[in-house]
Amino acid sequence: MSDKRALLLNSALELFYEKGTGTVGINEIIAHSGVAKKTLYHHFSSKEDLILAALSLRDQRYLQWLRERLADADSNADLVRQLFNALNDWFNDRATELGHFRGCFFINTAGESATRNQLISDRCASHKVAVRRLITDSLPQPNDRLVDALCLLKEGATTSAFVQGDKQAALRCIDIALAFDTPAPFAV
Amino acid sequence: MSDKRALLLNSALELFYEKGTGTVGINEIIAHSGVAKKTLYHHFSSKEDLILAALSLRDQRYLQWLRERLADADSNADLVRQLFNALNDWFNDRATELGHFRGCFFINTAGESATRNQLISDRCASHKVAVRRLITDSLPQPNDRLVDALCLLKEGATTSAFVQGDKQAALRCIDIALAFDTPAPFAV
DNA sequence: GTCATGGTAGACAAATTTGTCTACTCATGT
DNA sequence: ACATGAGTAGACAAATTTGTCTACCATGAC
Repeated sequence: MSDKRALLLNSALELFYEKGTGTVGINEIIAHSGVAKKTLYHHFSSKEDLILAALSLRDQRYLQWLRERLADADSNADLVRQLFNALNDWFNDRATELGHFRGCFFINTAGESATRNQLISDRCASHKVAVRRLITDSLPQPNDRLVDALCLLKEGATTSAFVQGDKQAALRCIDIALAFDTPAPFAV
Repeated sequence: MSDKRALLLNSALELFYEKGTGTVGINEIIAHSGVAKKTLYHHFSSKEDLILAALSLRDQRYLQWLRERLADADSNADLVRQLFNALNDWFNDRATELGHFRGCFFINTAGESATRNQLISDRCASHKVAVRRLITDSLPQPNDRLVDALCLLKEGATTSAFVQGDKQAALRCIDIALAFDTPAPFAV
């Protein structure tokens, strides 16, 4: 097994997430990992290939982190609280597995390359599908409309926490999601 | 008055929004506007200056568009529907003022340059503040918690519509926001 | 022993980036 | 009449980008 590949991939993900895939060059990645350029091109066929691998690694890590945080919810309301408490920890740098918070890597990367690179934007989209599936499977009582609401609020909170620096966004989502889970008695 | 400046700024915004500020080069902008490079540097001191001007132009256009769409709401529920119907039109390319939908220019730009350039990320953040203020001022019955919810849902819908191509996201927000506006009768 | 594999260091090619500069044109206000 | 400012075309500088290539080294499989 080549540990250089893992080293490169870790450096790439770290730098890409911190500064954006467009800003970080191949030379910066090899300098950061202390590896020769030839070695990088031995393991990855191009920068695009490396970006795709970094997206996959992030996808895997993020899902694993969230899966642990959503385990064993007793009720839907419980899951709502677990979800947004987890996000709250992430936004406030209390989720070491995910690194220093700089928004959602997939949203950021999609924004950088959407029109240009279909492979990359597809991988960003499928990460979101995987997260949605995880939330769906974690709900004790199936409720697709609630899943819709949770996904929308999650994206909104992540974006607000990043762009506006609104680090409390996740906590405010809890009431909104719970209100939706409890239908109003009368039509408005 | 120099119309070349306006020409350049329009081209820049169009290209930056379509492909991202990092991807689009100075040469592409002057080719697109049919203007000499010297002219660009006569009106803008650097590419960063041009990006900031493009952000301001987009901010102004977006606010004007949204202001018209939120005018004269009879009730808070009415405003909720107006807001998300407007977003729905945008996502589905029925808001010609805003160009072909490619997500939120400010989110995309913040993701590209956040760590690197404080001026740019500040301007992205202040756009969001301005939109929030517009929503606040458009609510017939003041309700800060509702404004919070609307802003979170708006960011979530915009992001989902872009990254996942979920063009119906705005419509699903209506029920969620209305449920929040109508408090549940019992605690959950 | 030999040969494939994975690795290093770094020169190099080719393209592209931002920004400057020269030399020239055209209009306009005083 | 003439200076000034806005404009053009495009050469140029300097840096940076991705990706290739040569030459060499070490290790383990057969």
